[in-house]
Amino acid sequence: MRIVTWNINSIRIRVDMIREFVEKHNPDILCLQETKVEDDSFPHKEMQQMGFGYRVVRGEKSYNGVAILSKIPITEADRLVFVNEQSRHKTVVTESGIEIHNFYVPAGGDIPCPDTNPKFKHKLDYVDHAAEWFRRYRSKEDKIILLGDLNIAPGKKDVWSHRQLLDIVSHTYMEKFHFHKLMKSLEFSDIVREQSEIEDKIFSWWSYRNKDWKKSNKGRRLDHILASPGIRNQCKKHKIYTEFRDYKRPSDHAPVLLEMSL
DNA sequence: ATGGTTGGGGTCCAA
Repeated sequence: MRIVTWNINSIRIRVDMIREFVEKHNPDILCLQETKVEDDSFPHKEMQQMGFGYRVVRGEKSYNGVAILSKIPITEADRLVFVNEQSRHKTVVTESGIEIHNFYVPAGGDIPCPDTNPKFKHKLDYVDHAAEWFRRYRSKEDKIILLGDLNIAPGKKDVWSHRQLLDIVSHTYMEKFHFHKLMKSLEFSDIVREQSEIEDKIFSWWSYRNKDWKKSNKGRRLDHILASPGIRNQCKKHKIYTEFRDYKRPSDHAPVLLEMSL
């Protein structure tokens, strides 16, 4: 089974790019963030034509929006959603009993201070709330994949410059603290990092604001795929499709794939 | 230290 997370930054203008990705790399389940579309305008027909017969979506005008698109049967949707404000969380359970949580964590604004910046406080609270929810209501034996745009680069090698980003939202101490609390809630494994060399810099996002993203390579790893202990041994390999950051009118995020055995 | 770009909706906000 091939499962992909991708912050698409508006689904409507990137249908062709999604189609090319699906034809080339054949994901069974595609989890999207920042669809930026209300539910009645979601491109259901196009996604159906790509083979996604199961679609669980929640969007709003202009901002946010998440979707889980699947070629394989979904037996339940959103029973396990812990909070669904602002279209940031969708869950499904597949016919093989895998529980998928697709998250779009708040970006948090520019100022890394919860007292003066409500967006940053919202981000910290959101991750904290998620960690508490998993700790209380789910167990390590459950087969859980937690993925999405978590908007936090947790490790020194998840940013282009650890020192220069210590006070930049996405890499601050407080965000990393909450990220680790989420990791510890069910002893999640960070699959992409575990399957990589510890000294390798790994990015999934590059700002639009760099003239030549590839040359400057000032990236961050904001998109994650975490696996609970109950499913960890079914995780086979991962891939980050950086070439899609080079697509004509790309998203600023690249798709991240996890291949699993059933 | 600053500003750089993109998308959506509407001439600004969020990322």
